[in-house]
Amino acid sequence: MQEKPRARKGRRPTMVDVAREAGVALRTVSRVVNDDATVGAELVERVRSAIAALDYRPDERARHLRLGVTGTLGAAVRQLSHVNPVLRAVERAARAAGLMVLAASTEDDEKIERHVVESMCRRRFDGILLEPIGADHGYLVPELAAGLSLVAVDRPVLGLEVDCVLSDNVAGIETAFAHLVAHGHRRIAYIGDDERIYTAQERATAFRACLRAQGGAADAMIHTGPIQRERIHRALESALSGPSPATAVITGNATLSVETVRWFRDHADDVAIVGFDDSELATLLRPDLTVVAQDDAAIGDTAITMLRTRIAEPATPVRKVTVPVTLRARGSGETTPKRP
Amino acid sequence: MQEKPRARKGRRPTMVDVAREAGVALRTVSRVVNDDATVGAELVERVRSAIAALDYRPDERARHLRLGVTGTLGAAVRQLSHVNPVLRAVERAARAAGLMVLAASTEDDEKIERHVVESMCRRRFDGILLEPIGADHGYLVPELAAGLSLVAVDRPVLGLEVDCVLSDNVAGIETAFAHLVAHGHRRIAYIGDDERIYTAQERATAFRACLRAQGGAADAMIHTGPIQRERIHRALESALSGPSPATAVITGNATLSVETVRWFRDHADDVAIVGFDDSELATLLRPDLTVVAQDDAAIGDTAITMLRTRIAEPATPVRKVTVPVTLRARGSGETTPKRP
DNA sequence: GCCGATTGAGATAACGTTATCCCGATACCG
DNA sequence: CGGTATCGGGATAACGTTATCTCAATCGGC
Repeated sequence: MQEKPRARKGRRPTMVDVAREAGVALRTVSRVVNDDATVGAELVERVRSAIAALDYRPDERARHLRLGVTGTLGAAVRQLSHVNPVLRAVERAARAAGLMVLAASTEDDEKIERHVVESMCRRRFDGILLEPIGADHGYLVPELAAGLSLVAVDRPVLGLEVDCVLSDNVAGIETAFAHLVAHGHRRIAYIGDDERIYTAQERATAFRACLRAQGGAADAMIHTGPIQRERIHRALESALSGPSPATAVITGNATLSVETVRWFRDHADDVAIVGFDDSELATLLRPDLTVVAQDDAAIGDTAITMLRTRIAEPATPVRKVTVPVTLRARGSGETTPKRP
Repeated sequence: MQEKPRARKGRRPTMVDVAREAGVALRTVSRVVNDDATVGAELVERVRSAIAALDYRPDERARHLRLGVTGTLGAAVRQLSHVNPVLRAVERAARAAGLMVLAASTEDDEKIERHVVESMCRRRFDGILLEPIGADHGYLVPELAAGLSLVAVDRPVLGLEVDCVLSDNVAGIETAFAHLVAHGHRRIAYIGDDERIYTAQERATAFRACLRAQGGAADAMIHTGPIQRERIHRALESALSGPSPATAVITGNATLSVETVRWFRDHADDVAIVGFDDSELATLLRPDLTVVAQDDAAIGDTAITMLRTRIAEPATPVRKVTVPVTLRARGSGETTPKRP
C-alpha cells in the first residue's frame, strides 16, 4: 500500500500543506477546520479530502500563541501518588467546561512547588489550582500582578490576596468534640499535624477553644507535630496514660487516623476515636471509624467555578469559600468512656 | 508607589518591549535571556535592567512553537484521585531529566482516555505515558504514524507495537501460590478482576496454570469479574463453602484485597490470604497482609527512560520490560490450613 | 440596466519566541 | 599597510495557527 504523502520528511503536515493540496487559501482551510459556515460546499469537500489525504492534525501550540488562551488549567497538588479525591471533582468540572486539567505534584517541597507553579506560568496556563505548602509564596507576587489566575485549595496562600476554597475546619473539630461529649467523654485528646500547616493550626486552635469552653486545661490534651509514626505513637502513649488518661481521641487527618488506629490495636482497645477526613480504610476497621468527612466534590466544583470566574473577570473581589463538613458516625466515636 | 510600566495595558511585556527599553535588538535580548556568551557585558546589564524594570517573564508557548519541543511529558492515568505510587517515581525521574510531567486521568473510561490522549497530542507534548484501558486503541494509529512517542505502563496497548513496562504478573501469582502451598494449603481460591483487563487476564491465566500444575480442577477455584463488593463477597462465599472449601485466597489487586478482608472480618477468620500489590492498609490489619508487591519506583524510572529513548531515537525497536515483583510475608499468608 | 449591499474567498499580519544570515568593526598576520 | 578572519550585534524569517482587512462576484431593488 502506498505510503500517505507527507508534506516534508520528518515534519507533520500543516494547514499550508492542506491548502496547497486542496488548491485553496490557508485562510479557507482554517475556516473549514473551525466549521466556519461561510465556505462553499465544494471548497469544504476539497479541504476535508486534503486533510484526510495528508492526515493533518491541528497543532494547538500555534493556536494557543495566536489566541492567548490555552484551554488548560494547571493543578499543583502536594502528592499525585496519594489519594486525592478532590482532583476527581476538579477534573470532572473542568471537563464539563471544555477545559483540560493537567496536574503535577509539589511533593510537599517548597522549592518543587515554586518550580511547578512557575513552569505552569511560563506555559501561560489559563489558571492554576494550588494546594499551598509552607508560608512563603513571594514568588507568586509578580505572577499575580501580571495577571495570573489562581485559586488556593484546602488552605489559603498566607499573606497574599488570593481566592481560596477549603473545608470548615473549625466546625469540623467542634462537631467531633461535641459528639464525643454527647457520648459521655470528658477527657478528649487531640492528635494533630504540624501547626505550621494552616489546616493543622486551624484544627488545633479549634480544639483548644473547645477545651477552654469545657473549662479544661488546654494544652495537655493537644499533641501536634510532624506526621511521623514514632511521634504519633509517643503522643498517644502520653495522652492515654497517667492519672487522667483520655477516653477519646480526635485526629487531625486521615494519615493520623491510620497511625492512631495502628497504635490502638496493640495498646488500647476501649478508646473512642473520631478522625478528620474519610478514607477507604475507615470502613475496614472494627468498629468502623467515625469521621468528619470533607465534601471533596463540593470543594473541587467550587475550585473550578472560582478559577473560571477569576479568569473571565479578573477584577472580581477575592473570595474565601468554606465548605461544610459532615460527621459520619460509624461506631468508633459512639462508645462511652470505659477507662478509669 | 508608582506602578511599574507596562508595555501595553492588558498585555504582558515581551522581548520586543525589553529590547526597546534596553535600546538593543530583539535578538540581543534573546541572547541574554538564554545566557548567550557572545553579548558584551554592558549590553547584558542594560537588558537585565530592562527585564527587571518591565517585570518580563518568558512565554514558553512561543518557544515551544519555534523549537518544536515542549519539555513536557503527558501522563494519562486511570485515576488521579486514587493511590498511584508509580506517578511519584515518574515525576521524580522526569524532574531529574529537566522535564515536566503533566498528568490527567482517564477515569477508566475509553472515551475519556481517547479525549485526554488526543488533547495531549494536539498540544504536541514530547511524549506520553499511558495506563491503557480497554481493547481498542485504533485512535493511536495515526498519532503513532505521525511520530507520537508513547510508553504504556502497567499493561500493553493491545494490537499496537508500542513500548511497555509492567510487572511480572505471572511470576507474582506463581510466587503467591507456591508460598501458600509451602504452608500446607491445597485448596486455594483466586479472586480476580474482570479478565478483559490485561493484567487481570495475565494473573488469572497464571493462577489456572498453577492449579493445573497442581493437578487440580482449574475453574472452580477461580472467581473473576468486575470489582464490585457484592460480586466479590458472593465469590468468597462460594469459594469458602461446600464440601471442599478453600483454605487460602489469592487476590488480584489491592482493592480486591480490601474487599476480601472486609468480608473475612465478618465471615471467616482462619483463611490465609496473599494479595497482589501493597498498600497502606496492608500493615493495619491483624494479621498484617502478605502481599506480592510491585516495584513502583522501578516501573516509573523505566517508563521515563523508555519514553526519553523513544523521543530521542524514534527508530529504536519496540520494547516490553517486565519488572520483577516481591513477596512480602507479613502474616496473613503464613498460616496453615485450619478449615476441615 | 445600474448601483449598492452582501457573500465567499484570499492576502497578509499577528502572536512571541529562536534560528539563520548578514553586516560592520576590529584584530592579526604576512 | 592591506587583506582576511572573527566577533558582536542586528535584520528578518520561521514556527503554525487565527484575525483583520480587502477584493471580486453576485444578487436584489429601484
